[in-house]
Amino acid sequence: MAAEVKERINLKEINCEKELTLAVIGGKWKLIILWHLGLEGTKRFSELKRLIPHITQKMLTNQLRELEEDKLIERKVYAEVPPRVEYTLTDHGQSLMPVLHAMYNWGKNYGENVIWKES
Amino acid sequence: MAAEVKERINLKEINCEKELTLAVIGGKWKLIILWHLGLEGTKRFSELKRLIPHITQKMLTNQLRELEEDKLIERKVYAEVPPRVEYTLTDHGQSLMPVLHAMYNWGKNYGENVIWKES
DNA sequence: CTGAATCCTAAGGGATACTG
DNA sequence: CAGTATCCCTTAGGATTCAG
Repeated sequence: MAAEVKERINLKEINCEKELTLAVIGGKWKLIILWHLGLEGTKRFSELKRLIPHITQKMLTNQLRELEEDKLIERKVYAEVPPRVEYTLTDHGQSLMPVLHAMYNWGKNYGENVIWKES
Repeated sequence: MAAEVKERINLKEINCEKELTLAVIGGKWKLIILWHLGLEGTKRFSELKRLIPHITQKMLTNQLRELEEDKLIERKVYAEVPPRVEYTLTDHGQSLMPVLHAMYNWGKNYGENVIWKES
């Protein structure tokens, strides 16, 4: 997606830096993936699959690929049988964690005070 | 969307607070709208339209409605002719600004160091 | 000026089956 | 184990027209 992101910027579909951020974390499952890798460290494919029960293999692969293209995670393949593949946050991915925490905290407060509040 | 957000939580489509945050700011034009209202204060419909050249009237209306349902902005209609409608951030909307700034700063750095960097 | 109502398309995402 | 490959469907979002 990184290449696509660049293209989307050129196409003026992404106009400011906030939207750039949104573009790389905006996928349906990216936040949870980044969250697990950020808080618990390196994970392999099957571990992520287990940690995120509702995700399909296709989408897990898809989201991991995009995160990799965007340089937020690194993919490491071990030449073993059966195959082992591990995913780790890059430094860029790590630098996203404070943003995710900010989103977490805001969402928590918003949920308590708006969503679950009787009007 | 607020009602819908609640529904989506019940449907387990939103599982954590980060995703809740993403859900309310995730629309195509919401970040820019919130940004303008946050930095420049109250705006009327036509002003926002002018500030966001590429948005269509339909989408501007649509995104404003959703932000309003989610209690991030307030809509004030003046009984005049021609009509005047003003939009302002609520306290909840204001409380999002630090998050948006975090996204802005991360995106700026990411853009400089990843997107526009020759590999 | 601030909308609402239609129509339409592209893309994101789900289900399922197959593979080295 | 860690993926592809297909098929399908919903929905976000764009273009356009009409209206109070």
